[in-house]
Amino acid sequence: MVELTNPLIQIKKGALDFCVLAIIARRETYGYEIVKFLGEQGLATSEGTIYPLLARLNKDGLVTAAWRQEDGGNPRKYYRVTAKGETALVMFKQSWLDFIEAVNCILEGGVAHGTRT
Amino acid sequence: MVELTNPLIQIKKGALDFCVLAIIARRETYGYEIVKFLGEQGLATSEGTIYPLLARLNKDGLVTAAWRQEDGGNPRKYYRVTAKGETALVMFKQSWLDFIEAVNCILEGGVAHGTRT
DNA sequence: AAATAGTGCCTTGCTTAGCAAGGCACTATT
DNA sequence: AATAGTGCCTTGCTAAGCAAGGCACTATTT
Repeated sequence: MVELTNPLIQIKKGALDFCVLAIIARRETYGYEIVKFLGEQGLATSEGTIYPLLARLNKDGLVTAAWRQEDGGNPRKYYRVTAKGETALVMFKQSWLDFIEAVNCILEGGVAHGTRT
Repeated sequence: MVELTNPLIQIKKGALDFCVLAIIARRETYGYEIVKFLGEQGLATSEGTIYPLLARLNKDGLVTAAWRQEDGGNPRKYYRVTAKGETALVMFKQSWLDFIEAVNCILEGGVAHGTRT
């Protein structure tokens, strides 16, 4: 009888999703750079994770993509957050805060549960 | 060339694992109660998630299980954390802190990445 | 006594996402 | 010319959360 339509599922299985969204929100960027940046930040991941993830964000309308070639480098697919993406990011952030609060409560709360009636 | 043998994967896909471990660490408990407790804490989940999870923890030697019947109630399978489980929990906690720090850094850090050489 | 709701365990089948591995095309370096 | 790097992508595997449902027992209600 529990409603499971909350965004918790997305958080548990898709924490990376909104991390990537947040990275794109800061400034336009592209997949290869995101992979490297996440690695530097201690969130090592692989291209096999990021590219499908970006395709998902794009399909859901949270980001837009545009090919562009700068200088003499390889052409890159630059991603930019949409208004819908910004909204989603805000909600994601709140869900994230709720989530870590719940987890921290479970971790740190020394009081046993259900001992009092 | 990135080493992906870190515990990050476990965290991303198994945040619940160590939540459950932490709950059991506080005091002996059983599956049905854990499900209800997680729901109260805002981490709604289902029995289809918890029972396989408990079986995994047990198989990995992080918890032990013992059937016991109290009063006139149904027999329950009580779980208790092992020494190995306690150790794993400590490491899990540290990984968790690292993880949320990395995520929060990405979320809150207003400084664009890679702009400086 | 019979029916219902609750407790408490479990499994099957589906879906999703992260990953390793690898491929393709181009550019920069040696 | 050969190697390393950039930058995109896909296929196939595996693991985990979930919905749904089943089974057995107990407590409550009528």
